[in-house]
Amino acid sequence: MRRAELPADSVDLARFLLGTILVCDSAAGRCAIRIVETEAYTPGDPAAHAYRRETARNRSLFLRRGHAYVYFIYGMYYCINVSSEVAGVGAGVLVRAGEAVAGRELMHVRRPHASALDLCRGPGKLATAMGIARIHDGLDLVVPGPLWLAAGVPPREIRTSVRIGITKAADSLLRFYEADSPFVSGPRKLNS
DNA sequence: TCACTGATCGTCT
DNA sequence: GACGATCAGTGAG
Repeated sequence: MRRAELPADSVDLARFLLGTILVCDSAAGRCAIRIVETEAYTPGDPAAHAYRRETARNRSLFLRRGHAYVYFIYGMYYCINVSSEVAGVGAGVLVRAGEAVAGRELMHVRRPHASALDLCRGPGKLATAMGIARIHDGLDLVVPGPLWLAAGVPPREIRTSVRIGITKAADSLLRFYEADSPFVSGPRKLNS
């Protein structure tokens, strides 16, 4: 995928990324998911990691759109965002869930007790299954490398809801997901 | 299926 | 020193 194909707006990008393919290569093999759920964290958004200022941790959010921001949370999990604005503006799209389309066996090795439906159903699970970690932070997802984006089948219908797991700006409708996908995370009533 | 809880540690106050 | 853009396990309805 080329950068010019990525919408130059956080919300537009969050919707655009639904259906696209995220590929991760490692010594253990290749994994790929089709993205079915995203959340936008926009410029000036109190819930965003980039809200206060640029720091060593969140600097990848300030790269121009199409770069990976990988962060460590709750002492245990990684999550991945795609930076979504021009250089110097901190914003991103959290990749919350996907359906495995390549490397299912490897993902099951990394998440031995997960069912097929649960493999990448949540941002921490997705990162674990795909082997995404700190080393991927700051990578450009539209150039050759171990982590990149490819075109996929767009969703038939996109639904919207509030974002999950945040306390600030909790009413903003900035979560997007593919209607009827069984691979979407979150409470069932939010998804209906 | 939902609600609640403990685990665990890097980051910023 | 407090607090997460989370998850797995447990128990109730």
